[in-house]
Amino acid sequence: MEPRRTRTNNPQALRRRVIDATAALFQARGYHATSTQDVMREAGVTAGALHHHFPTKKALALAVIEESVAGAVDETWVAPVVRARSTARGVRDVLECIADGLDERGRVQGCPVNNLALELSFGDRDFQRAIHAIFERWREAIAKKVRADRAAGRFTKGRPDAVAAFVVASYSGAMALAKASQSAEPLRICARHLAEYFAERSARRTRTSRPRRRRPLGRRRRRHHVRG
Amino acid sequence: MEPRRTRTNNPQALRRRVIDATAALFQARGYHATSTQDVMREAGVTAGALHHHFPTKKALALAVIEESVAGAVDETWVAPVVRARSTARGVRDVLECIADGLDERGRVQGCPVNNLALELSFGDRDFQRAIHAIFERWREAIAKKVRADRAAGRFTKGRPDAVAAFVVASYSGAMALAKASQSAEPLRICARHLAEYFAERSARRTRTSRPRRRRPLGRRRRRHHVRG
DNA sequence: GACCGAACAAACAGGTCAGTCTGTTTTATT
DNA sequence: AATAAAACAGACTGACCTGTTTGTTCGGTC
Repeated sequence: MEPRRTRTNNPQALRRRVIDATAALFQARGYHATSTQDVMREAGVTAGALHHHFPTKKALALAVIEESVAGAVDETWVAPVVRARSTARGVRDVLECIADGLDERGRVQGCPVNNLALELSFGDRDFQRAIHAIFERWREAIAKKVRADRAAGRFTKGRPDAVAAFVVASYSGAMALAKASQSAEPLRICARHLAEYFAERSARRTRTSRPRRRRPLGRRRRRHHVRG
Repeated sequence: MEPRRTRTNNPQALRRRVIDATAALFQARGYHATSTQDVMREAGVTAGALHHHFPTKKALALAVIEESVAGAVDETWVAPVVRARSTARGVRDVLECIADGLDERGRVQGCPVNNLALELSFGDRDFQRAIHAIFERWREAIAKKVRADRAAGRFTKGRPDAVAAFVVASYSGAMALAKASQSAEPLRICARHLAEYFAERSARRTRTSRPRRRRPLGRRRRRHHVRG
């Protein structure tokens, strides 16, 4: 067969394809269990092309962290919470949305940040820094939202910074349990408990303070749905 | 050099040595980043001996999970909580104890269960089951403690089962943040927030209800408090 | 339209991996 | 003491893994 005669260079597109493929593989198998050959196969790229864009596997991973994982967190977590009416509501909706997604797909791959965090943070400084930066931005975004709540008289207790960390931690851990049990249940439990946690902390001293009706919480189906 | 002429077989000891060495390596580098040769070197064992006791790396890992990791969880987490006066106090003490340990050592390797959970749960059913079992026992032990609290009139709200899951999740996630930031701070935050979480939930409507004096709870100035 | 660096192709290389194989030593049994 | 099985020793194997090398094609510039 003749070598394809119409080859059009498209560096950015190829680079993107590699990053996306790698992100998917990391998500499914992790860093160490993913070989560069897997990446090449999945992305449909040759070794030359791959190493032209990413000199080493580590460089590729760092690019994935900064250009894919970070974005994923922003899109699925940070942005929805920021847009929400309150931190409490935002967090609850995000968690339930994610839990619904897991139920739909019937499997739990876990949170990409956490997956890589636990696999790579201890061994390598560069990875640690890159991942830490994502957590920090995540945490700070939520803290900011908490401060906004507070400014609106909605939330009183605790340092926003610490509240945010607790929220992120609870979610991360719930996702770990979810992955281990291959079930969305831990996430739903976490959503409920965080909701009550926020309720306890906000139901006081706010003037509107309508007695927050507790939702039936019937786990299954019947969830309104957001976002397309 | 002559081949050591006094060799005494001690299967259990050797097996134990291998498991311990492997557990340490997994804890530091994870499953995939640890080679069987690393294990052999660390444990001072030959390939023949290693494969006599553990036919495959996977079998070794399963043994580590069931015979080392599970025990570690029991010792450092479950047992202290069970022994404690209450779930709240037990959880708080364990978290602070762990945080202190991290500060002393100046580095954070993370929780062995979580490390392996996130690395292995998705890819392999056997690993998933083994790790899930540990989480379940962990969760159940705490749930039992919560029920004991309740029987003693100390705790009212929420399903013990779910409360336990939330506690485990929050801790796990806090440890993930701690690992990513290489700092014990997230754990301390988690300890504090879980303590307040328990306080909120126990200060209410218990019939023996001696008005549970709230303990100082350390560091931060105490905000006004909950009705009660 | 000649030229040159960037973008790609693909064979290759040294090293490591998990696991095997053959053989020796120890230990329990009798 | 004879024997068999268990417990070990250590060389070896083929697959795989990351990264290199050498060469070819594209695309903008003069």
